[in-house]
Amino acid sequence: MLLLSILWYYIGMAINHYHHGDLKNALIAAGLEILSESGIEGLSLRKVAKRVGVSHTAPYNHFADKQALLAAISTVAHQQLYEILLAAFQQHRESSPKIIFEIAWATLQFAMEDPGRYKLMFSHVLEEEIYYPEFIETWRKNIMLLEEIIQCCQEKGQLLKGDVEMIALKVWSSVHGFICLALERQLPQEYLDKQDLQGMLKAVIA
Amino acid sequence: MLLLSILWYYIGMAINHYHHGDLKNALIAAGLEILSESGIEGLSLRKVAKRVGVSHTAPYNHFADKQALLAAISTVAHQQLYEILLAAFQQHRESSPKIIFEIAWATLQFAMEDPGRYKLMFSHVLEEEIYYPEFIETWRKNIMLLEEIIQCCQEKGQLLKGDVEMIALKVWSSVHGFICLALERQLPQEYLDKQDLQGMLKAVIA
DNA sequence: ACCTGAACACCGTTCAAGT
DNA sequence: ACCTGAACACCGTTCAAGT
Repeated sequence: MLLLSILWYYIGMAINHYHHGDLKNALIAAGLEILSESGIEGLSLRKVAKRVGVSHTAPYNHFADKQALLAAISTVAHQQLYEILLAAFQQHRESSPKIIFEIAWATLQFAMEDPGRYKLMFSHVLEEEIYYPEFIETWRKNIMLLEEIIQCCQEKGQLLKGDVEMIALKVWSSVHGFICLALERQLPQEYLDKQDLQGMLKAVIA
Repeated sequence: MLLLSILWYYIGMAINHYHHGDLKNALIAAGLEILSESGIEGLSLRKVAKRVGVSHTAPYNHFADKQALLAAISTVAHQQLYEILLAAFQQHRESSPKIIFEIAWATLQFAMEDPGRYKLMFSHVLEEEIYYPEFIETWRKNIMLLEEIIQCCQEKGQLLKGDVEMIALKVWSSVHGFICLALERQLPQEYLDKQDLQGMLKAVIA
């Protein structure tokens, strides 16, 4: 019966096109689109399936549940951030006197450009990230890059010496905390009157 | 007919008790309970109503929609944080050599004690906080207290002089960012091996 | 192997009706 | 004024059935 099933599968593939070429990645891409358009609240499994043009139960062939899809979307988003950070680093590592600021600024722009994406990445809708090794791996890649950047800054004398990991934690906490506040529009108006975002970010990571 | 309605109301009040004494606050309290038990995902309007023992449409007499209830719950949570911060400040303002650390530590404990509550307060499920003046007011009270604390630290020489609001922003970003990471368990394991939470917090606000 | 459709238990919200 | 119950459109998830 297994053999028969496989047979049916290939016949299906050959005759009609109801089998999607790469449904898994199509779902992830559609998820990112919806996330960008309607935010994290508007991201439902059924909408994602509908956008791809597939029944609302089809995703369960590729993802155990909604969490698993969110984890996959989040992983891709982390990869996108990695590329942006790397590009910013390569662009400024020689010229800029404040590499860390450039990195922070690039991250802030990445967040503002698509708040839903950023929130998904860090708001941990994922309750048990431990079950998503790819997510963890990509996340760690970003941490490692940050540590590399910090080490570079230390060598250039742009940052104090000291335990790289603790400094990474410190920088990351500040930048992430500030982005959260900016994203949720929780910066008091008086602050906004005084400084623009760029000025505030500078103050935060000073 | 309005008069008749009011008459009915008071007769209803007198005869039976299906009118809740203070449904509005009962809903807020129940919301905080559910939030604490099942997190922000588990907090539904229908569950809150059920816990209070009222029909699932009853909340609409006191709150325009779910957002409005969340705003009210969030406001109460901010008041709770205010009291904790104030208590910590009063306890340590004379004795401690690191007042800011004590405040940050108290906040971290407040967050860990009830992650759902903290997330609701800052994750801005509220899209348009501008429409909830009570929320804004309570939130501002906390900012003002933080600024007062910072000023006190400056006078004691525990903190550098400078624009109080910008320093408040900086401190708050660091602490909030660190709490987010801790809450979402996004601190790399290597970091946790090296330091405990208290040590990391110290490093972050150093 | 991969997809569908019916079904279930849950949501937020509206609205006419009751007291 | 305040509350209820039916109704609607939306969820996530399961499962037997199709190809």
